Amino acid sequence: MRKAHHPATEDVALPEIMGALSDPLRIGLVRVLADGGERGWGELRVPVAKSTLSHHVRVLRDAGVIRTRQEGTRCFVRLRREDLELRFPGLIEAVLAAAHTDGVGNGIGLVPGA
Amino acid sequence: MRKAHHPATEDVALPEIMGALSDPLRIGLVRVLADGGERGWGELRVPVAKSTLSHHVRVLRDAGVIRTRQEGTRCFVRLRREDLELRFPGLIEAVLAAAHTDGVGNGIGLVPGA
DNA sequence: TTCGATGTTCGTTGAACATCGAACAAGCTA
DNA sequence: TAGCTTGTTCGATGTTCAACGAACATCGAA
Repeated sequence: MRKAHHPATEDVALPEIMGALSDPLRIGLVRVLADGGERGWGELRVPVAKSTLSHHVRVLRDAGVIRTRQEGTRCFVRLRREDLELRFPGLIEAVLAAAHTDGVGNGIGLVPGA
Repeated sequence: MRKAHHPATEDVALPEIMGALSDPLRIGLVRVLADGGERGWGELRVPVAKSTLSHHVRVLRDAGVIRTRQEGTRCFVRLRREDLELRFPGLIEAVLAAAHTDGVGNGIGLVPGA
């Protein structure tokens, strides 16, 4: 578990953000984190192998969409909402609204007892 | 020049839109069309081969971002702004604003005498 | 009808991506 | 220390994507 790299707010780039949000699974993850709360990696319920989830989390992190935090062996995830709002006003809100009305990422959620 | 397929407004999907707008060249094209006007294919000045431009135009069209119209051998392009606004309110505006402040797609423009 | 202009399509190539299982690293816990 | 838990990384596979030049199709003009 090497220390993860998070781009600075000013280094977040639009094409990368758009690319990161072009996958239904990743959109679903962002929706799960939309309330601003921090979630445990293990809480995330996703219909793919854990290595695949790790990959998607990394894509979102590298693009600057989410932030991950290590605590012991556990990993916590949260949406970089303020940063994104500063950088690209209205964008994340519009995407979340669109995803909601369209049901994109509905298959993604939290484990039952979370 | 087979007749091009344009998705109906209700069939436009968020991930496809996001994917279509994840490429700087395509973002640049959208910016060129942002004033709502119709532009001739040949007016577009893009630093790629025409076959590559054709590819990008097709990606945008298939995603529902732009509409193309045939007139003789010429092709005219315009942004489907109203449709997008109906489908995903605020999204295209936010992307255009972000692209503008970031200078994404600045290399794309119109031929000098257009 | 022949020629030129305008895009589209084809075939190819190298890069990027999504996915999986296996192996690994790091930190708790017994 | 030994073992368990939690994610990450690796290696492999198949798919998609951006890019190019060449060939093609279509229409207007000569």
